[in-house]
Amino acid sequence: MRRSQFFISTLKEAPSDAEIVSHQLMLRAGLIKRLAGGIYTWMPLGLRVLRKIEAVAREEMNRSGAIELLMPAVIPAELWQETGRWQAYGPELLRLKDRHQRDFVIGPTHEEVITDVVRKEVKSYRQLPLHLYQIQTKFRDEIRPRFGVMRGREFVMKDGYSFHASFADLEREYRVMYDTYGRIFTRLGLTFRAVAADPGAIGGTGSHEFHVLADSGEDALAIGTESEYACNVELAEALPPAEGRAAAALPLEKVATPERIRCEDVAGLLKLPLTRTVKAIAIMTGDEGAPLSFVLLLLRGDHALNEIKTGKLPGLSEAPFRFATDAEVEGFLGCKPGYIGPVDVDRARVRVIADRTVAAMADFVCGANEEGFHLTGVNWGRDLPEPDLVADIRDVVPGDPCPDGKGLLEIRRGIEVGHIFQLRSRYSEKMGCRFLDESGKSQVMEMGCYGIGISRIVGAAIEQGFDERGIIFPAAIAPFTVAVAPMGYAKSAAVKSAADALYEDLRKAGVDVLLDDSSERPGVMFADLELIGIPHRIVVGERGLAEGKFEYKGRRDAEAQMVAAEQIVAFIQERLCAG
RNA sequence: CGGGGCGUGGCGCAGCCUGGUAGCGCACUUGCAUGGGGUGCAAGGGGUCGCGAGUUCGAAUCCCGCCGCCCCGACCA
Repeated sequence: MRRSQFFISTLKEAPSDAEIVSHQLMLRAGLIKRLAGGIYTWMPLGLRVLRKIEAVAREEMNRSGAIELLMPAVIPAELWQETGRWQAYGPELLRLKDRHQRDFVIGPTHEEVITDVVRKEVKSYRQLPLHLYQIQTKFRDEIRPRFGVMRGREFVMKDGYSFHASFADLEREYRVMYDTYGRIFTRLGLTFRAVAADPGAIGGTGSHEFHVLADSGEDALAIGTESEYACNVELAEALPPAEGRAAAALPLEKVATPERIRCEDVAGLLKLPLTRTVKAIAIMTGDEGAPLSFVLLLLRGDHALNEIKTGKLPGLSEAPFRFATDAEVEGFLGCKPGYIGPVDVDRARVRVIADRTVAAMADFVCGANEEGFHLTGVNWGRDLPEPDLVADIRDVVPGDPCPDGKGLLEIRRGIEVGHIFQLRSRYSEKMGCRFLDESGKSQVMEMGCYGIGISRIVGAAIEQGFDERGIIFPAAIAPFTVAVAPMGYAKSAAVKSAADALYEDLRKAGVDVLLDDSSERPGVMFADLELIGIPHRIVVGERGLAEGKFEYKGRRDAEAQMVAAEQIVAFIQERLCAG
């Protein structure tokens, strides 16, 4: 492509309403243009990126045996009423009426439509399994669209749906998709992890999210340093400390800690590490139906309570718990919050639940249940009875052992770009999507669904690849893979003919090349090419030409290098193969 | 939906408090110079100051209403 035949429009300054770097750079590079909140025009340059992502997804989906189709964006309400989602989906579902006052929705997802297609077309087990997918524009009327294409209202999604005669076959396809998604994101040049959406489920295979790792991600993930382990941070298990509980070495002492309510302050006053302190959190369980009971949760001073894990404990899972009021704390412990602890409490009325870490501590510090005082040298068994329950009730922290036994955990943020899910018969049951099995018996189909946020990947890739000069696209999705930048295209006949020839040679070699024939000044040209993230740049100038050389610079390279003119195409091809 | 902020040329902003014919930088057009990292000089074009209704001799500026956008939260998954 010649720049003069294309449309590139860059900005020096990003619009002030763009908060995150990918959004700013997409606007500056002229990839997208905002029309309304969460609704964007894909400009020619951005569309090229989008199409390249689509192409990779399409290729790998086809390779896996899935078959592409295209469903309508506007869907009659009846289908949504059939599954109950007309009522259940809420205001995120954009509803509209046609001229006859019939209800329609703009599809935010297409389970209903595909299930309708399949129930009408597929009658026999002989036609199964069947996996149909599409790449299509969706609409979800998000409460708060933000971050440009990362959470837009209108967005492009690859959504696939598979139909099976048995659960076992669904599980087989699910594994195929798990691998296919891995291949897609790898080919796109993304650093990603597959995250079990609910690791507690049997086999842990019901649902996986694929996250691109980037600091601006909306989800916090616990990631294994030595393995592929990845888990939502709220769900990651904190293993018991490997070393176990040390023997008591210090006597129990009561020390004055006036005005020291937080563990940090107490540790500071006593000149002890925060990891020697224990904080007590008072909660109430039960509700009007069951009598309220008082529970003291114990966590190491530097750890945070995980309410999800806590809510699943025996005695707490039956009804939601809440934090105790100051009056309740005083009633059960005779002391105001800030100085409460597990020593010398009436264990008939106060249930003590210790985090695994706390249960393994010795000579620790905790509140004395007396205003202005804490206890030091506290030891389980000697100074107070063992906890009523030892459980994992904290968030994991960086450096915790990885639950799979390999290495440690680190906390990273992720952007969800893919989701695979075993739907089972959730839709096929309601919509009567059935088939005849070998024995002629009517059975409900098993379903899976598999989504990739195509447009979101553009933003996610930029979050993963940028510098102060602009976007650094992976070669697989860059709008152009190579830029030819002539110095003085309009002025120097030698430069022009060399640049034109190089452009043709690269095109013939199948390279996606942009010839910048704009005759812009070098600084402007370089700045643009770097901003829009083209991975490889070849400068054609009279200086190099005199020696029969071109100047090459990779987008991430610190220095350019000279390459002999006759070797340049091979040189580029080598680099493209290397990725 | 609650809290906060902002709407002035394509983009970034000043002007508003203390009313008096709308300004700067970038971008755009033209000319000359320049020509390997956003070049210089000069001359231009482009804005119902978000919309509506008020106060006033006079409103970008003050008052009221509405709309849109952004951030935090709630919600959603």
